[in-house]
Amino acid sequence: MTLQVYNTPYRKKQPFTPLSGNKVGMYVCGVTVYDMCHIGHARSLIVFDVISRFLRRKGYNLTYVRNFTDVDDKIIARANSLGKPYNEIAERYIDEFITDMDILKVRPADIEPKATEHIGQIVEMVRMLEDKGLAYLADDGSVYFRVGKFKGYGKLSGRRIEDMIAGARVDVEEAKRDPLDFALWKKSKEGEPSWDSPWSKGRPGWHIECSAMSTHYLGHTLDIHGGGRDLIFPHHENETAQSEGAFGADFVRYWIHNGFVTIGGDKMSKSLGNFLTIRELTKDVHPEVLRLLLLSRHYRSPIDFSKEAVHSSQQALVRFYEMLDRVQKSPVKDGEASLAGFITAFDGNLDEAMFDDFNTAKAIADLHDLTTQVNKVLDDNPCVSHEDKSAMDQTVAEISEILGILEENPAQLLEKVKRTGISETGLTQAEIEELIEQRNAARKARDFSKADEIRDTLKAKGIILKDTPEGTEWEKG
RNA sequence: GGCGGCAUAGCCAAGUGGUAAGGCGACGGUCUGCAAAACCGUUAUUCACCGGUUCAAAUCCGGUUGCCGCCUCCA
Repeated sequence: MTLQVYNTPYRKKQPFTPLSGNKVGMYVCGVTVYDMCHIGHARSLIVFDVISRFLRRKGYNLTYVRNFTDVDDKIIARANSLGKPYNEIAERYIDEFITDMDILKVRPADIEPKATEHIGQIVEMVRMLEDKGLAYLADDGSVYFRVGKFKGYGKLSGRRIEDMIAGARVDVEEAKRDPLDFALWKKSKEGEPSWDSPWSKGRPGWHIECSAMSTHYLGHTLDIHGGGRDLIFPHHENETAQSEGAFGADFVRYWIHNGFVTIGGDKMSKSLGNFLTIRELTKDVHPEVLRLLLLSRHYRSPIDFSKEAVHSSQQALVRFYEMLDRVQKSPVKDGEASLAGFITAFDGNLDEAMFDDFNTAKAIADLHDLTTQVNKVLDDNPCVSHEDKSAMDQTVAEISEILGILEENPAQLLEKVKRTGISETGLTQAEIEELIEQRNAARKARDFSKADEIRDTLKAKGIILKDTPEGTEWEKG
């Protein structure tokens, strides 16, 4: 099977072949650390987490680089408004980011470079651009990239320079020779963080850090460069211009861009104020529910985030874990395998889906199929063979390894998830259990109307009962 | 204004030439004291609309409408 990857500039899937052997260099634009991350960030992080996990699993020798933008206008603005040094803000939100990634089970990248630790490489790159006539020092002390001089500007985003000029929504800074030019090096104002350079005391422009750091760690040509769709223009277009302008080599072989998380159809963003932070959401939503939700749609499609969507993903996750719980609790006995065949078929489907442009949505649908098959077999005969059990263990390990879900102990997770939101019922766990005991006493006495009354009372508060041979179980619906 | 993307059942959603995956919901059934869960069955002759190409189109081409994104910071 060949891995097919949708490549943004070509607008189609292409077979994936790394530049050299099985070595893959992947750079993904990380976050600007000036505030807490929201669900939209989570999606990008999780999508590329899964991509990196899958590539490794399939034997690619991956080097994954994801940066921190730790100096920029927003960080400075934030620092000023709080009266703190900019680096204190950056450090704090890097810590918060790491905590969020732990919560979401997003693995660290191999290299997580910070812009401020690569000023040397950045200055060097700007100097190369200047030498080649692609950059100029303007009257305001800043250095700009000369867009008109770079052939091929617009090839990633599919824009033409003439169209952009006609669009006329490009801001006009006096010092620029052309409205499309963008800053490589920004002269700092009094009191702003700054570094020495041949041009002025200043700091890197927005785009140059990614060019400098990605090529520094991965070479002049990256196999994969990723990020959110919104970065295609101007950020990635500008990165391409800088990198190819400076080094004269193709910058990126495969561009991968993830779709947005929307709320009520609108993009989730800081400026619209319609965002939900990872920290806030995961207070009462299990991280695997969020991972499942975000992976249930193809990574390039938008996902509309809503309470209902979260609820539906939680139900799906519970369904999977209930199936696993059944398998774990089923007595093991010698004999023919009844599940292994379905499990093997699933393994093939999982691979096939992932090889087809990381189609996690398809993979999860296949997992639903497997769940139905397993439940069906166990309904007929609640026993499993050694072979069944080890096949299931291996497959669950594979799913966890690639998708980062189904990593928990089923019984424990079900217990935890089923009780989330209990505070909404106005009852304590002890009160609920007391009512259940009363109901069971009534049932024993065959006073079913009283038993049903208790069950209805609980149901009205959102507690659903389930009578099993091992006793009565309950969950917050 | 320019560029790009999307439109599949009540809802969510996969599917880039071969005759519509999956989930939720709803309804009927098995099971159950009754429920719940699980399982079985039903729920799109049809993929926004109009043309075209083809033996064959949700899938390709042209047009129309609607929604979203980018062009300013953005995952």
